[in-house]
Amino acid sequence: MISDIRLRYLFESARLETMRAASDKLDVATSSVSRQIAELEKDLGIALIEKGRRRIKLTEAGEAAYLYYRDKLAQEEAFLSKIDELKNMRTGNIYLALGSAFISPQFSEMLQDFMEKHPHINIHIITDTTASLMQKITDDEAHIGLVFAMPHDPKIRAKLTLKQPLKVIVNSKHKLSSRKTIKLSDLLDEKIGLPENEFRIRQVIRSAEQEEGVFLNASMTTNSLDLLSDFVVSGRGISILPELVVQRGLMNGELKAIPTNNKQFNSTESYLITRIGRQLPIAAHHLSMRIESYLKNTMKALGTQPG
Amino acid sequence: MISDIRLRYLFESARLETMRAASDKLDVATSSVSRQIAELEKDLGIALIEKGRRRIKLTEAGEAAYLYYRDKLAQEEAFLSKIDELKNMRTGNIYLALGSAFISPQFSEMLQDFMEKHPHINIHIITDTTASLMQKITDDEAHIGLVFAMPHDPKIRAKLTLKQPLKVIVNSKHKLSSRKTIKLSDLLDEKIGLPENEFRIRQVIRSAEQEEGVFLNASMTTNSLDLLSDFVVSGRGISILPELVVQRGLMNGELKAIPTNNKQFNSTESYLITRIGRQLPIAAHHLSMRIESYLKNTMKALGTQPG
DNA sequence: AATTTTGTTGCGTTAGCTGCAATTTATATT
DNA sequence: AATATAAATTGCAGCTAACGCAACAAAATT
Repeated sequence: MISDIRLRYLFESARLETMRAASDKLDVATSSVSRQIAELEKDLGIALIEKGRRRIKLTEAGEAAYLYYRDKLAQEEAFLSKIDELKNMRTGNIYLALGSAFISPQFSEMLQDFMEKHPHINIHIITDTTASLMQKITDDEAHIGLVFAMPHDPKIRAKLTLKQPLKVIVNSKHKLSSRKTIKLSDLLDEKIGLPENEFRIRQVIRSAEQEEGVFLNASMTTNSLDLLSDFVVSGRGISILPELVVQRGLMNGELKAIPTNNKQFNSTESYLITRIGRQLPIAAHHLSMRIESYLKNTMKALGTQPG
Repeated sequence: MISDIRLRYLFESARLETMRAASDKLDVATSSVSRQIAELEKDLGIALIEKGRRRIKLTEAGEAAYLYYRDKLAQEEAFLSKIDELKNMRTGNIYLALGSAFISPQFSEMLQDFMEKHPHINIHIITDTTASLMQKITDDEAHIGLVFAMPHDPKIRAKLTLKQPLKVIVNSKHKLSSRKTIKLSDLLDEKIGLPENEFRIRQVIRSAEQEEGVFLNASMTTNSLDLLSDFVVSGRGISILPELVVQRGLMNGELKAIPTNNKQFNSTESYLITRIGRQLPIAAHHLSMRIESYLKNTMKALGTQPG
């Protein structure tokens, strides 16, 4: 490893033409400059300056060392500016693991707003099943996760927990829309749309069915929650979902969310998660806080208490 | 200035995934590695690794530092290989200040041979007047100089001095060709070719003319010594030159060089010069020695004693 | 030849890096 | 959940490399 300081002393001496001027600029004794340059010549095994002269004159090897140091400086400057950008959150990457229940125009809008405020931050969004998303969090493949009804995991910490009961979603014009509460067995004759099996929502529903001994007949099964929402809005049937998924329909009055008396349905929660012990990059931390306040506000607007 | 060693410790720790492995490879205590990385983080003001974990995981800033160091290594390697090339004379530049009297096929051949033996050495040849060439030597614009009849200069050292008297050059068939010696006045009726005024040769001739009160009439004046040589070979006239210039014609018997009784003509010398106190690059030193032996051999072949 | 400027060398001092040992922290195992 | 294990951090004392000062030598300027 070639000594940085020795190169620097050579560089300044060559630039200012005398060791004295260099030592003055560098705030060290001239003797130190002289010695370090001599040492550098020993290190490299070749003369760098032509000795016994008043002004410093570099040999060809000296020129090479001079250029090498100049390039090193430029490289270091670039690196430091990169670090500075990272420190000031002007650049960086955020990996967000997102449960499909959270994808909505409102969420998207919030993200867009964040991205506009931090134009050089690159946000990567991965959607998958709850299990896969949790895996990505524990493997540090994502900084933050937003999942529905997550099973317990000692490696994962929930920064925010929101009560997110499954409710029966019906069209406002539907005959059940005025009901204050519904039993699972009330739905046996209804046309029902449900998510695919790999969805955590569907797994909770299945578990509830078995508990109550009531088995629902799905008229439609899809991996698109948007499609389910449309299905109910169109009046062709009903669904069982957390309110967040049909946020818009509830807000504008097209849909109603009716609670059930099922214990499992009522105990489901949403989680904003990170790996336990993980320090988030500043940018990711900021986004995480932004998501927190977004979720709290949304829950308030929907008339649900944060859990 | 960012500490090299700290970057290196970070680099190895990241590469080997634990500080322990890194400290093992680096042959230092783990504590040192830990401390240096912590210091680097302080220096940069940003976290580089995610702490409190079993295996090293770099933050984004850590990744940047990692890449920075990797590039630094490559840069250093390139520099060291350049130094190595210079040390072993596999590359480099030689600036040779050459008086026109020395330009000859033989000299050219010697240079070619040197260049073939050192294919990556770049030889720059500058020809000019003696005064200009001397200036280039004192200004370090040329490493070695080869000049004719140089005036004294305290900054210039002659590594080799060769007696190089000006002689009357005649065709072998010329009526003067059998003369053992010639006086200046013998030449008054001859057709004479001489170099231009800025040539040192011409200046010496002028000085001799004034000393003896004999003024020669030049039939041809040129800045090409080759042309002067041809002029004599063709039998159209004679010239006054050092033997070296007409080396070939003398060797193959076409020309004769006849000494004069003029003191100035007989006291001129050629010099292989460098700036006093200057250390030559190895390559230049080698070439200088090569030129020395070339000149000595040539002089011997021409039957002149080295001065 | 005298003076000024610059680079080199000797020597005691200082700051940064080091090793060792004890402690704390995170992961794997039971 | 408790224990064991592997890693990383922290305190402290020792060592090496760079340092400043001062005396000296060499080169350029006057």
